[in-house]
Amino acid sequence: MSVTIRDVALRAGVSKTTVSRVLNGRGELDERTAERVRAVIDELGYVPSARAVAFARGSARVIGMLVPSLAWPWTGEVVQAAVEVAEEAGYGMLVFTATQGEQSMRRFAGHVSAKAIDGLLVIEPDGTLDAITALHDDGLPVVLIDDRGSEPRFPSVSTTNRLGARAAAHHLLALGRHRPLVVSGEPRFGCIRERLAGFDEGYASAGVTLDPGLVVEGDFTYESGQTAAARALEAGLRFDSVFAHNDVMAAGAMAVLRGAGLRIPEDVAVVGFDDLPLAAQTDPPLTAVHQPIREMGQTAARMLLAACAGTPPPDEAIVLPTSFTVRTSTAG
Amino acid sequence: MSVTIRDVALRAGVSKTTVSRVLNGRGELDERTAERVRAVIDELGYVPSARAVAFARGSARVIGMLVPSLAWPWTGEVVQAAVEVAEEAGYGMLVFTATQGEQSMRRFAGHVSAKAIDGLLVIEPDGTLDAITALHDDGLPVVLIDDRGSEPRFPSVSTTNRLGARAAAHHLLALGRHRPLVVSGEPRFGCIRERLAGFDEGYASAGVTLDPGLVVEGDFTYESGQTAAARALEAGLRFDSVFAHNDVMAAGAMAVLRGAGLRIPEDVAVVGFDDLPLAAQTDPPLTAVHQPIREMGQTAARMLLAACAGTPPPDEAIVLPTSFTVRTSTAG
DNA sequence: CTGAAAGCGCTTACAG
DNA sequence: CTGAAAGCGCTTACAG
Repeated sequence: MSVTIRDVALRAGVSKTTVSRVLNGRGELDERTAERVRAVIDELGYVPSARAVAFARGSARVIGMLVPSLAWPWTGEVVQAAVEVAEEAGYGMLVFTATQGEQSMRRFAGHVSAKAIDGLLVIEPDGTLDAITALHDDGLPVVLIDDRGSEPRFPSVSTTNRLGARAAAHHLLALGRHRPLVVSGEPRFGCIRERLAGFDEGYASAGVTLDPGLVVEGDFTYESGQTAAARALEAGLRFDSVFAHNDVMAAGAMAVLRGAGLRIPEDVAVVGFDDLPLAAQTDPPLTAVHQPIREMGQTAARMLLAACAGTPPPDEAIVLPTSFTVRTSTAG
Repeated sequence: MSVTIRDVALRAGVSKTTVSRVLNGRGELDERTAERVRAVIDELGYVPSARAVAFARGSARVIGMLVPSLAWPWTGEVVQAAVEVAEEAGYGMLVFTATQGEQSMRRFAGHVSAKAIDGLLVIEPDGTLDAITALHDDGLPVVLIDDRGSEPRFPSVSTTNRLGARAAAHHLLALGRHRPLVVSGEPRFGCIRERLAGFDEGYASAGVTLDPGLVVEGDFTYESGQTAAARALEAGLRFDSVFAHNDVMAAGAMAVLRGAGLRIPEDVAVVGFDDLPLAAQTDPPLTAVHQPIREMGQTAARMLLAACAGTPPPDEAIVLPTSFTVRTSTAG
């Protein structure tokens, strides 16, 4: 069998308590004793059993993260940033995906209520909120990412969706574009409702009322951006610009518009949302509202770790500022 | 405190052993007893402590996955696929990133040798191979993804990089393109050496020897694809096609070529590698060698879970076939 | 079909 | 500064 704390204690001629103290740097101990114990630990190649430690300590030093999918461009960024913070703090990160509906949620809830994790990060809790709420009420620290307001009882980290969309409106207004085609996401997401409202407000502040017929709902995919643009063209809608609720849909829309012989930005100016790396890689490069995605992941992870350590998380939602990146798709 | 197996046993008037049997469906037991126990479990809202179970059982039902970064397009796909398989089997997935060099590896090795996980999936073990080997020798089941041959002692899942590159060569040959610019990845990766070799072989089989001056090393980023194309143009190299070792570099190269007034595919035909969703979204859409990325993640996860369950993994590397997707970047 | 008891490998008051 | 002992909450031979 593998070497345990008992073997180390025996060989070093001390008690398991002392070995444990050396391991955890707790309590005063004779430096020479500690030295001797360390030597034995090295000699034996002893590594404490994570499972035993977790059990005895009542905490696994593992946090969980529930994500809709890891294969979406922006979730990858958020998770990566959060994992880095967790690892930095000596925590592991257990990922759960909610792609498989009911059943994956059941399994997830099992893991979690079984105390396999010390805290939970959640991206877009759409459809999982009941489960999350139950866990939270049960004492599990939870931090939501990108879902401000929809559930004010949870600590959360989001971004200024509303102001970001307003900035997009001002930018297009400054270019004299009064008929933007809005390619939105699904309105069940709080961030989408914010973006719709902010965009309207931006135009309203200049006395321009938007044509409600120019709002098309997408689903964040490239294809839905294509479809939205294609339908708008077919329907003969008049629009001089596009505001898409993410970069990917903006790219899809641009491909269709260009394919239809329209010039970007001369005929149609296009603005995206997120400002992922791909925004710089479209043709033409995409003007976009910039979300501080990595910062959101890092901040959420830090809040959660603090909560695990006993620091109650802030009462109001943390809202990180968006910025605005101008590229050729509006500024040709 | 939260309810334990003891509470359930007491309330149901049975022993903890019996409750445990009901929980795990082990051993014969009177159906009425089991029913009664289940009722108490429901009544009390009992959920077994994952930490205690892991400790007693000697396994956490958690596998680990070491990835270079979660923010790269193709790693997201692989991890997502592997997580789905793990969850399906009731396992959790602990992710480790190797982005922070030495230190993250130390932390990683700590977690792992501490038996926090039952098995390990590794993507591109570049630079981490020593640590992995030690763990493997220590008895930890390990499956490598996408690193055939570099370390034949490990079970692995990869793809036909060599044949895929050869197919690219044949395709370009059939188009009469004899001077391809090759934008490779870093040759320390086994898959890259395979792609280089396969591409040469494809041309050699038609009696065409490639100009070694037409191979440029990239690093998988869009920017390196741009740089490669820009340098080739500046240097006045003659080339009638591009074979990039991933889609992202192909996209970068195409942007530069188009910017220089070259027509794709008329002046330069372009082939990528991976065939990620983005391949269909470039301008023009990209012809690419298709890697079965999801299948790779699923297969690796299944092999690992089988190994955790005691089934020794296959001795030879599992190599999944690539296919070839023709789009406008070569077939205009 | 069921239970008493040992054991998994640590941590942590408590005592000295 | 150090140790004996209890305890964390399960699982699993072993016995009946």
